[in-house]
This record gives sequence, structure tokens and C-alpha cells, in this order.
Amino acid sequence: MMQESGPETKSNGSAIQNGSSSSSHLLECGSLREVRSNGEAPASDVGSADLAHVQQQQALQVARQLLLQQQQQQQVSGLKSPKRNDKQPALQVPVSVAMMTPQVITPQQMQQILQQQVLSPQQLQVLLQQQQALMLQQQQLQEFYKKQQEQLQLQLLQQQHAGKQPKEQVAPQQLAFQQQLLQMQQLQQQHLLSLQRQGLLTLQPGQPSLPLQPLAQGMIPTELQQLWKEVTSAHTAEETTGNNHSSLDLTTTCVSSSAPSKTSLIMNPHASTNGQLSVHTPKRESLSHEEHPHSHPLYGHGVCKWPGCEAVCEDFQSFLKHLNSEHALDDRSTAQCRVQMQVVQQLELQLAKDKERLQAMMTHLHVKSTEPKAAPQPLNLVSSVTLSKSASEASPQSLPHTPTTPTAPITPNTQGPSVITTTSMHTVGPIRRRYSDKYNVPISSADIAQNQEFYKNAEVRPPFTYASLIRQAILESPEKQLTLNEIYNWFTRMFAYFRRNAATWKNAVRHNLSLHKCFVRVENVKGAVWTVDEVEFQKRRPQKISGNPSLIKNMQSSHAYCTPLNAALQASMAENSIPLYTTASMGNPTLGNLASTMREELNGAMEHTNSNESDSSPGRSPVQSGHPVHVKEEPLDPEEAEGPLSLVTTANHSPDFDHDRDYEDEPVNEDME
DNA sequence: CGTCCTTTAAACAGTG
DNA sequence: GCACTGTTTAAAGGAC
Repeated sequence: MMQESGPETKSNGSAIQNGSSSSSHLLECGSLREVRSNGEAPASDVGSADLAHVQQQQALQVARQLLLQQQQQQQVSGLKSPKRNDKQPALQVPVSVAMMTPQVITPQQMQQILQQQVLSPQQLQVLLQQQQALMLQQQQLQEFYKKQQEQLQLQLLQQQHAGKQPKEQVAPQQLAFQQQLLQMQQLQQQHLLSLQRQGLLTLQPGQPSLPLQPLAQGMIPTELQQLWKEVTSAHTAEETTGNNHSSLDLTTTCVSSSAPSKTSLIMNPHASTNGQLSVHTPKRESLSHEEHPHSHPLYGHGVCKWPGCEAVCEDFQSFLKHLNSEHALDDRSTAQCRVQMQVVQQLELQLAKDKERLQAMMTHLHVKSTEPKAAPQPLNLVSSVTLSKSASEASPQSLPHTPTTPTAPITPNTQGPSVITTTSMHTVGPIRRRYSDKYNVPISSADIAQNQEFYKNAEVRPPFTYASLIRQAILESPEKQLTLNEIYNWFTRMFAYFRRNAATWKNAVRHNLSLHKCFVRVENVKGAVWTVDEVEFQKRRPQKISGNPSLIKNMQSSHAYCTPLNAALQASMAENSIPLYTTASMGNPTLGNLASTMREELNGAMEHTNSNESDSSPGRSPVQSGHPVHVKEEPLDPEEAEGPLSLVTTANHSPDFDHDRDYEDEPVNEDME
């Protein structure tokens, strides 16, 4: 492309740095195991009998894990094993390796898929989010481990002063605990699987005894908790902690994420930042919020996020009051919790299915990509599957720009989830494929919104026209008007794709602004701003409606419930005929809340999520789904843009992007570590 | 095949 | 003179 000769590319040479965050986490996670044995912080009062007991339990646990793993590998082989690395002994898969399983896609494959858009962005987004969740768990585990080390060392110091405990007993104890940690790591992956398979059926708050059985195979949460307390709390070692509540807690949260993160939730206030997949039970909340008041998953933006509640709570204290009064452990809460559990369960199921599908698609495409004729950009790859740093080094040949590293512009302030970036997906390729024409459907807010996180990070060309994007940018603004530069900024902020080749797309933006009558230039005090003439915009809408049926389907379904996650899920649901969604979840805001909660937690920063009203704009889906309905069956509400999208606008920690006229030159460095 | 639409590229003018 | 903004033209490609 010739755009490099444009004036705006002059300084791009040095600006773009390679992303560094993604791989390091994996590496750290991987190295955690090796480091682990170094911990020499001894500990406390656990007698040797207890120790023996613990070790016995561990042996049992390991055996059970192995069994479970084998079972899962057999039964779920369709899901993940197709591309499993065979030299990796199944029994020893550390979590860092196991977690790579979803990423076994080669960058080539990923790229091709992205370019061809055979996957709906929603599906990819779901995948990304799931990966983010996993990575977050890793991080939490790390933090947890560090904390544990610190505490153990503290206790060592104390005990050395007290002359209480001989050192010999401490080392094996530490070792035992480290083994526990190791197992916890190893269990993360399989636990996810087990969630998918067993899910929340086991989570019955009213029946604490029942749920433990399947989960305990992997976790033994009570024992773990007990062990922790024994090890860490010398002064409370005598106490028995395995009461009903604790088992309920552990069970509940084991469902939500994983044992390690749950443990950290309970015991390590620093480790619980996000619980994306959490099912929030009252009990758990009461535990976690005490120590982590700023990240209560049920509280955000002054609103109680208990499914279906949305009560306004000015501050956190009032929220706690509200939570304890309105959502106490009663029948109603329990029922709601069950519903939520089912929702999550379905989500997990769906995730599993989508993952399987993705895997199959990847496999399929990989075969094709090796064919001689294909491979439009055979060198347009990144080198590492694991989102490693080296990915950025393999710059696409036909794109002289150093690849930008969209290292999680999503959540600059929450490094955790952002680990999963699309570093491995960057570079759309030298040749702009005109696949977007297939989707030359004027977008609605929801369309952009549902994929925003995806496009924010993946350098994939959004399948929306410039006009649609410009309109979206303008409508999203508070005053429904933007200067040209602000439009530029919106593009770069919302789409990783537009962080390069600025001369080209900026020219296109200007061209579109001038060309389309729907964009009205308004002289302002401080210059000129651009606004949208919706009538004009609507006039040009009934265009060809063709293209990917699934995409359209996604669009359709998403409009009703707006949140991106919802959209993807619903689309997939529909395809997979999962009944619960259409009945239990769709009808009430539960799923919407869940989805937005998940999104929020992943985003790290967010504004209100009015998933109820936001941008459903039901009048749009017929148009977009190909039904040539009359253009203005519904007065187009400019407010619609303030739904999910505004949510993302604030996801960037720096709302002021006026500086990013040089965005192309300095892309998203802010969130690099 | 023609038309419409979109994208890309480029030239040009006005302005600060 | 330069950068930015805004307009306009042209060409190409895809969809209908």
C-alpha cells in the first residue's frame, strides 16, 4: 500500500514498541513451579500427624486428579485434544501449559481466520475473555503464592523469636503446601473442563453437602482451606474451620472460577481483583467485600448488581446494608442464585461448544492454509502461539510499520485480564481484503458495541463502513458532535486496526465526511464539528444485505439484549438450541446482568451498563437482517449510542485521547508494564 | 452489464 | 512553508 508515503507516517519508525506483557505472564506462571521449591519460609504449628494427614490427602488427591484428567481427556477429547501437543505428558501438564491449549492455534491460522472472518467476532471475543479469565486466575495464584510466602516468612520470624518450632518440621510443611499450590495450578485447566461438564449443577446453596462431591475431586477445598489456616494462622490453628459455611463458600466459588482464586479471595485480599466468571452468592460476597471493598462484584457505579436488583446505593456501606437486608440468605436469594448458576452453567456449556467449534475451524483452516495456492499473506504471521513477545518481532513484510502491540487497550488499569491480548493476531495483512464489503451493513451501536473489545485489541478490520463508524463515533459523543480530530481519536481508540496507516484511513474519514450528506459540518465557536443527520443516514441504509449469515444472526440477536457477550451467546445458543437461554435468561435481566458484569470485570473500568434499555433498537434488526422494511419504522434514537459503547469509552483509563494524533506513532504504550 | 456503494488515492484550496 | 481540514475527482472492486 502506498499510504506509507503519507505525511503521517514520517515518524513511525521508532514509536511502536513491542508488547511485552502477554508472554511474560505465561512464562511467569510456568516458572512458578520451578521457583516454588525455593521457598524456605517455614511455618507453624501443624503437628507431624497433621502433616502426615495432609500428605496422605495429597496423595489421594493427586490420584483423583489423574483419574479425572484422564477421564476428561478421553471424554472431552473432541474439545481440546485435536491439537494437543503429544509430547506433553497428560499427567504433568502444568497449568501454564494446559492453559495454552486454547491457544494452540498458530498465528497463521488465527490470522487467516480473522481476516476471513469466518469466526464471528463475538465468538472470538468470548474466547478472548475466557482466556483472560484464565490468565487472571494465574495471576491471582501467583499473588496468592507470594502472599503465602510472605506470611510464612513472617511466621517464621515470629516463631524464631518464640523458639517455638523446630525447623525440620517446617520445611516439609512448606513443601506440602507448595505441592498444594502446584496442584491447584494444575487443576485450573481441568477444573474449567469440569465446570463445563458438571458446572453449577453441583452448586446448591441449600444443600452444601451435595455439591462438594464432584468438585472435591479436584479441589478438596475445605481441606485446602483448612490447610491454609493451619499453616498460616498459628494462633488459630486449633480452630476447626470446616463448617458448613466454609464449604459452601468454597463450593460456590469453585464453580465460579477456580480453587486458587477462591482461596485468594478468602484469604488474600490482594489476590481477588476480578472474578469474571463468578457466581456471586451472598455468602461469598460477605466474605470478599470485607477485605476488598472496592471490587465487589455485586456493586458498581452506585448500583447493586444483584441480578434483577439494580438498587441504588450511594456508597459501599449502604450497599452492604442493602446486600445484607435485601439479598440475605433466604429462599428468594437462593432461587436467584440458582438461576444465576444455571446461567453460568449454560455459559460454560456454550463456551465449551464454541471452543470446540473454534478448534475444529482452526484445524480445518490450518489444513487449507498450507495449501500452496491460498495463503494470501503467508509471511504475515507472528511467531508464537502463546502471545509471546516474539510475536511482534515477526513483522509482516508488506506492512512496513512495526506491528503495533495492542497490549490490552481494554483495561490499562487492570493488567490482569489484559494479559490476553491479540498480539498474536495483529496485522491484518498487507492486502486489504474486501471482505468487509460483504458486511456493508450500516452498523448500529450494538453492532459495534458487541465487538468493541475485540476490535479494540485485534488489528482486524472492522466490518463496518467508514460512514457507519463515523456516525457511531459522533453519536457516542455526549453532544452528538465531534471534531475531525476527535473522530480520528475515536477510531484509534476503538479499533486497533486504525492505529496504523493513519494517512489512509484518515483520508477516508475525511472523504466520507464530505461525501455523505448524512454528515453535517457545523461551525462552532472553536472551529467546526461534525454531526449526523440521521434522516440522511437512514436513507442510505437499505443497501445490500448479504454476507455472513451468522454475523447477521449475531447482529440480530444481539440487538435485543445488547451486551456483546449476550449477542454472541445468544447467537450460539440459538444455533445450539439451548433452551434455557430462551426461557430462563432471556426473559429476565439475569443473563444481561451477568454478561455485563463479566464484561465490566474484564474491562476493569466501566461506566453504567444499561443493558436493559441501552441500544436494543429493535427496529434495526429487521433492516439488518435483510428484511427490507421501510426505513424509518422507528424514530432513530440517538441515545442508543449511549448504551454499551459508552461503557467502553471509559474503559480507557485516559479518557483524554486528544494527544493521540500521534497515536499511530505511539500506540497504546500506556498499558504496557 | 450497469448501477450503486465503498474504499483508496490524490489533488487542491483554505486556514492557522 | 507546513500541518491540518475539507472538498473533489478518479479508479477499483464488490454486490445486486
